[in-house]
Amino acid sequence: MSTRPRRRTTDRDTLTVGLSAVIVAMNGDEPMVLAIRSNDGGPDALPSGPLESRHRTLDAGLRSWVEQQTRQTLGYVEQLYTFGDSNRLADESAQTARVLSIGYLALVREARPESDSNALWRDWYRYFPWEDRRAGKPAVLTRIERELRQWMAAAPNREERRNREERLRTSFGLHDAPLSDDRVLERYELLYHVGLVPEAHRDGMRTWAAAKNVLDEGETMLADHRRVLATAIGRLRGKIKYRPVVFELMPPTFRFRQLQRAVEALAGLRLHTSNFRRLVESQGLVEDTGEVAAGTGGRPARLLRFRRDVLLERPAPGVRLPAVRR
Amino acid sequence: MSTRPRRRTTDRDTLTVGLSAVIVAMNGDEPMVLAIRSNDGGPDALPSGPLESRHRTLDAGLRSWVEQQTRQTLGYVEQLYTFGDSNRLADESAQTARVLSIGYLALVREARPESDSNALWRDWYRYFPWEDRRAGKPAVLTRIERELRQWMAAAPNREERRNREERLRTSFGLHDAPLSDDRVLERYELLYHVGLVPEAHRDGMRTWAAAKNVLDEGETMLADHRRVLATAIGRLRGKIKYRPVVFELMPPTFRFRQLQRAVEALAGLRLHTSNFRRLVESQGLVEDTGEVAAGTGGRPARLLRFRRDVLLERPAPGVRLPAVRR
DNA sequence: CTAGTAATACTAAATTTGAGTATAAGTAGC
DNA sequence: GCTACTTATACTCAAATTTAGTATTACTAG
Repeated sequence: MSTRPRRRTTDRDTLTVGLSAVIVAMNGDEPMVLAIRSNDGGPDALPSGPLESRHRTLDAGLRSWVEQQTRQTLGYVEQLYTFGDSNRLADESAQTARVLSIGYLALVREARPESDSNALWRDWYRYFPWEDRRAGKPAVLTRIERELRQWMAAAPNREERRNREERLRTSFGLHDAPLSDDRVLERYELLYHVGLVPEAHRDGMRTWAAAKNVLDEGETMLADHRRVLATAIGRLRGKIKYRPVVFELMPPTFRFRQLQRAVEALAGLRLHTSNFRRLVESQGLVEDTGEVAAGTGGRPARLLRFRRDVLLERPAPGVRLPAVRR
Repeated sequence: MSTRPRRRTTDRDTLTVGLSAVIVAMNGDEPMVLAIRSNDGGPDALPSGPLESRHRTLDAGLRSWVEQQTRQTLGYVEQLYTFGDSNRLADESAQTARVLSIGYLALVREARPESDSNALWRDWYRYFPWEDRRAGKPAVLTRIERELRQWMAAAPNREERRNREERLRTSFGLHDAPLSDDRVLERYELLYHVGLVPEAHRDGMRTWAAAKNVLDEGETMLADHRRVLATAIGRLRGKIKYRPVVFELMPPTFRFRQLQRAVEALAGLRLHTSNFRRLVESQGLVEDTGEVAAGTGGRPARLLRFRRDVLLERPAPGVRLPAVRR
């Protein structure tokens, strides 16, 4: 699909495998991701490092790099995807060409105070402002839609125009198609393809949009890290719909509203309070601790706790085929 | 989690990446997978080969190996998972230790006649007989449940017993928990862990079940190929519920019943005919070709065709959060 | 005391799902 | 040509779930 001229790997290349982690935590109502600040004012990076022979498993390698770079210990970890034909640039100076990059998603309960390292917690919408629709349609999304509509109109022929239109419909929900919250990667890849994000130009892509017309919102990241982050956000958004993963991000006890706000923050949209409440209650996901939280600026709320056993017991509510029962 | 003693990789090792493909097609009402027959009477393998520097992308590498080994050209291809801490044995004779294995799922429309190669189409339930519940509960599943219940009872303490019980509930749906059709990998991994499949003993695991007590149904495969196949079946079963992937397996035109049978075959269970019909029709997945199929042993059926555009237009019907609409 | 916010309870309509019956239109055997 | 069987398809109806609200309670801030 890519129009970028690619470098041929030669037989002298040594195969290197990079491991990178998207580490997510909640900070109040904001979803945070752990980033590594560049020393020389360059873009942020994800915690990452090469797989080495001392690493017994991929998992272990990832955890080791993350702990070294961020002093953060990981709990829940999930593999996302292995990028092999990615937009990574081979490092000219090194004798190895990086070929594979395995992305991971990790969820941690608390945004630990930042250490003296270069690691710091960042609101993930800093990198993807168009993904936050909680306060209505963000301005940058309007700009994106205008640009993409022009890109569509600029199609050289009927067939290509139709293709572009379909792509707009599915990724950004144009032409009154529904917008799916978990198609984060699709949206990012379209922006890359069209040339609206700086990475496309950095990677030497020939794109429809000129470099000077890239979006001025949405911070870029090193290498393909923003792509990995997009994969992670999409995966997490998809997953909260059928597995109780949010609880990996919540403190031991929490208020109902807090849980709702967390889900809203991750999904990037507002939920209907009573319906969300019913959903959670009917699934038996939480139980009452008996305690009450006061001082939250309103009627005191019961403190809830996640029912641990449900993690295992629940299959996959929500998705269905009309099976026959006997 | 694994109790198997693992070999330490040393610095002399060269990192090798294996690509393996689960290639699925329908043959009548049976889901088939393309396997490579061993020359010396050993277990079947999946088409696979190492990633080489001549391969521009992972995808290209996979396609190249598959075409070489099976003369099958691939259409729809999807990455499954990268196994790095798997149960693979390093090849003693070679100087490289295989470390990574990337599994893929491919769907093809027709089960091509087998060439003169060693590739042949096999009913996937040959390797997973306990996954086919279309004709009711298979006998082997009863055997499995009996064994697993004993394994649970043999837990050394209360805590471990509880753990084992939870694992049984979620994977095999024991104790009137619902059985989820797409937890194929979980089930296989439990059987491996307990020692009911020969691979566990081949890999030198210390297991609860003795080698002589392995299941006599369900054919084994080379290396971790049965594990990759389990991942593929599970992924496909999960995916047909929210994306119209079945159509990648159907001929250009088909009867309704044929579509239902295909989904049933993949999901391994029977569906309620009129409800399935309503589901498909309400989603606008198919359209009438105007033609009629006769000679099917009953009332002639209309021939249907998949509505191509729906592949793109449809987001993810079925899964939901109670969002507010504006 | 008042306004504002949060928590929580409750409701009615619309939609979807589960389960089943009825009927139509062919083939195969005799 | 009749009968039994198979497949296709239409239709029904109750139960369950979802959507979109309103109403009430109980605190905080000023």
